[in-house]
Amino acid sequence: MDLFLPARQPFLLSSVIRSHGWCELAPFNSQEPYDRLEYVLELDGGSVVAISLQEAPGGISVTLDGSLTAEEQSELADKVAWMLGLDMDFTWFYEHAKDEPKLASAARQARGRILRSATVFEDVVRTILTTNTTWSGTKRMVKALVELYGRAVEGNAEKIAFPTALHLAKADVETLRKDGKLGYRAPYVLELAQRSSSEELDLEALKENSLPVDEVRRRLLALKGVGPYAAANLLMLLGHYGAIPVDSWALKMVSQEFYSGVPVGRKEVESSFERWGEWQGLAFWLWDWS
DNA sequence: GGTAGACCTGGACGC
DNA sequence: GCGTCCAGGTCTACC
Repeated sequence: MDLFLPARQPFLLSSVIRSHGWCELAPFNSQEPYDRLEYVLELDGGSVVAISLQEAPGGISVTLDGSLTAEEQSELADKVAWMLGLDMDFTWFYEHAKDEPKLASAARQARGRILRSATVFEDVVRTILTTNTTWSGTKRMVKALVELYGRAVEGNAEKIAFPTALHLAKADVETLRKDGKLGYRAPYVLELAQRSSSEELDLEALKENSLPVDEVRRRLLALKGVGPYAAANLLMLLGHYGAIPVDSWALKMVSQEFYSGVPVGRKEVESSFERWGEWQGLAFWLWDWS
């Protein structure tokens, strides 16, 4: 079956897919020229569906095998709209970016939307797995989690969804540590899953844009395994572009770009993009470092 | 509030 | 092939 979802213009699916490395992490899949995005997700009712997203005039077409109930279609539409930020508005940013040569491509290529997972829980886990490791390590850990704890599409064992908090909460820390290769991150991910699957922690509430950004940051920093870098990264994913995810790469790039190679710290990174105010994280993200 | 050391793994490097 | 060192953020204990 097919669904059509409208997108606020300008919109380019390939720009969302290329926005960061999530498209390389299971269960996402996309190849050059990044005009199609595949993903597997588990719906609230337990159905696991493999979807394929392609750009269509004015929006996105969602294709999947089989059929869904009206309720499932509605949930799927909401989740895809969230993942791609279909309703996001970048008018202010594009208007100001057009005068900055290092950001000139932003409006032209409709850049700004950052690819999200279907749930905040999934994005928090992924982000924790990007910390203190290499990108190849992150890919390995995410793949292991999906294969160990994710549920597959009925009749297609190769299409596996990212494990829900409920499934992951049943894991044991030693299996996560050894088989999942999560190392010291294992207890962080397990605690997150256990709290998320109970009434104790409602990560999905962070999608509400009525929450003050400082409150969102405070809640993120309260999670074990989430420090300043991970919180800033998650704030960007949640649509709050006022924080810069300062990691070793950011320090290096800002040092070369603005300080002639002199080593810099967090303050220098932030002051370099201060003039972009609540969009400074996005200005940093889209900056043409070449 | 700031800092040092531990956490864990893979990759680079030297032998 | 083996051992050593280092990079990558966050947590905890300590000052």
